[in-house]
Amino acid sequence: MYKSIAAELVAEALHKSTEETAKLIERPKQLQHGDYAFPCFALAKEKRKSPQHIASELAANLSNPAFSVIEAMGGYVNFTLNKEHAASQVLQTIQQQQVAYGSTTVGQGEVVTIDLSSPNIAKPFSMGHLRSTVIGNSIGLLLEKQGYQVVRINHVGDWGTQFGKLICAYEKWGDEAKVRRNTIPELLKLYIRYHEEAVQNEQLVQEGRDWFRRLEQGDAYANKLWRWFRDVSMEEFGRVYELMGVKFDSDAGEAFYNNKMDRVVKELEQKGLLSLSEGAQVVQLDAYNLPPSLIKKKDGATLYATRDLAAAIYRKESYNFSRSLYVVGHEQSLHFQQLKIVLTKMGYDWSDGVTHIPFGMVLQDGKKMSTRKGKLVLLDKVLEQAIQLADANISKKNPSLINKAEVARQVGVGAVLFHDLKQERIHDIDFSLEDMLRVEGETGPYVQYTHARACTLLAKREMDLANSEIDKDTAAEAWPILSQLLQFPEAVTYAAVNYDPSRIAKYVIDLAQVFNSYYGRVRILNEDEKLAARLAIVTAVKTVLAEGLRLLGIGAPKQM
RNA sequence: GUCCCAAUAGCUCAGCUGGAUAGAGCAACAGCCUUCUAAGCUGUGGGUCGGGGGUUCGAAUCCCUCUUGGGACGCCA
Repeated sequence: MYKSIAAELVAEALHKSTEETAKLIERPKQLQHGDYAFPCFALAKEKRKSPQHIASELAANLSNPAFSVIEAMGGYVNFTLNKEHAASQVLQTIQQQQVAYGSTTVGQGEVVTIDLSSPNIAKPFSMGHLRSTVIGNSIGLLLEKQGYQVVRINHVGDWGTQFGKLICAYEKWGDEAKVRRNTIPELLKLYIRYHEEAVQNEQLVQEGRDWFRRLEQGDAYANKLWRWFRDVSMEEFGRVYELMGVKFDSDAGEAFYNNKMDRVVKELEQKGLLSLSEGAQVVQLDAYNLPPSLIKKKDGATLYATRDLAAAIYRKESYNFSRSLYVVGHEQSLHFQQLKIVLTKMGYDWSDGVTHIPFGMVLQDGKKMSTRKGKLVLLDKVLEQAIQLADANISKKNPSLINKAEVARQVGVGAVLFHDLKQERIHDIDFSLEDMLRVEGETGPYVQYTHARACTLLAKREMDLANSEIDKDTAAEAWPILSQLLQFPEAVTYAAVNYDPSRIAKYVIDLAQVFNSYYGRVRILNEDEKLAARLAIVTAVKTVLAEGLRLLGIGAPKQM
């Protein structure tokens, strides 16, 4: 908000638009350079004066009660906020708005669907699906904070030739009792064995395909097995989602679209988009310099492109979204590029809103994890360990804590989720259990701990802060905190617009750091005339930390 | 082979879309708990921003090129 005041001042003086100047205004790295800066270098040519000259001229003509100092320094005009004024402003705003601080209404009346998580039935919940789940969930929370209505869709992988393979393997080597007892690991074993043997045995591949065709044609026995595998898997996934606190509005998976694909194929045909290539039905995309999109295999079975087209159309018809997001690994970039173009070729102008939000893969020893080779790390085991570790820490540090189990869950899960969310979405992550379980430094538990500290202070000294005023000295001493609080709305907007939860993760780390530094330096509960001002700051920090964590899908316990 | 993505401290990563002296965390070392939770704080050391060109008043950031790593490229999703 103060940035725009500075932008307006400069714009007026230069007879330029506020948008133009706002783009140039930056936040100086050095504290001595103030809170905002306007660089004058670009104006030098146009004005035929040195940047230094322009800056000092400009600085001399600018003034506003919001800023205590506006001065020229080496080609910049530096703005220093009136700390007392800004501090009381931001504290008041947070006190009034509470968790709504940073909210906007830009998305009012618009629906956004988010395709997230989408694990595969009969396979364990992998680390890759963790990324999709937590990133997608956080993006949903961020968009809700911007006023959008968000529909979270778990596009469960419950269909495809893999089930033909699985049924084939179960028929050959499966043991019903064993599978009943320990479903997912047993099914995984069968799946792995199938792939091991298929390398030697061409016939097995054909049998797998045949089973899938029978499944797709409605064969009763195949469907019974499929339903069984699906139900048990969903139950198991449900436990993981509950641990993580993720909820969906729809779990219409791939099978859901089985009866919705004919229509799409016919439509493609009618619009003259289909052509025959090597026995398969495809949409040629040569004009876009892309490989063709495969709609039907030569044996007539459908493919994921067919299903995703049907799903996209169904979602538009059901939810009338303005945007439809897919939080899926970057290895599927080509597929989503093709999907969007085929929708456009079909004449759907809403395809503009169809957006792939890619993320990096979870690698092991620098390589892709493979289900088929059984090389993968299971999420529930990781969460379990994280929770145990949190529990052990509580027993050591705060043994009298009342709701220990719930706090251990929040902290353990918080560590795992935060580790994933804090780094750039697109970067690959080399799997490291050690890093995920870390609780010191730039971690979820560190932020949670800071929040708990603030809560404890407030519990120890209750006070009515409604009319508390902040004095100049307190504002100056706590300035790094106040300045950071001031930036929360910007961080939220940036994160929402760029689908980038890591921005919020970095923000809460920074806020926690400046607060902890203050905590180590200043005795907050000292009974003096400035106590109310300090408590007002602590309250604001508590509110914003909790809200930041919430936007990441992470809990903020009051004690830990 | 073609296309996409990445490369910053010993390790893991930031760097606010081109600005002032490139910053954190971990690890190492030195300190701080008889008063608000040490899952914390303070300090020290650590850099050819992968290499080379270019654009610009100004480049870790934009463009070209090379190197290295990862991914995708028709019947898996």
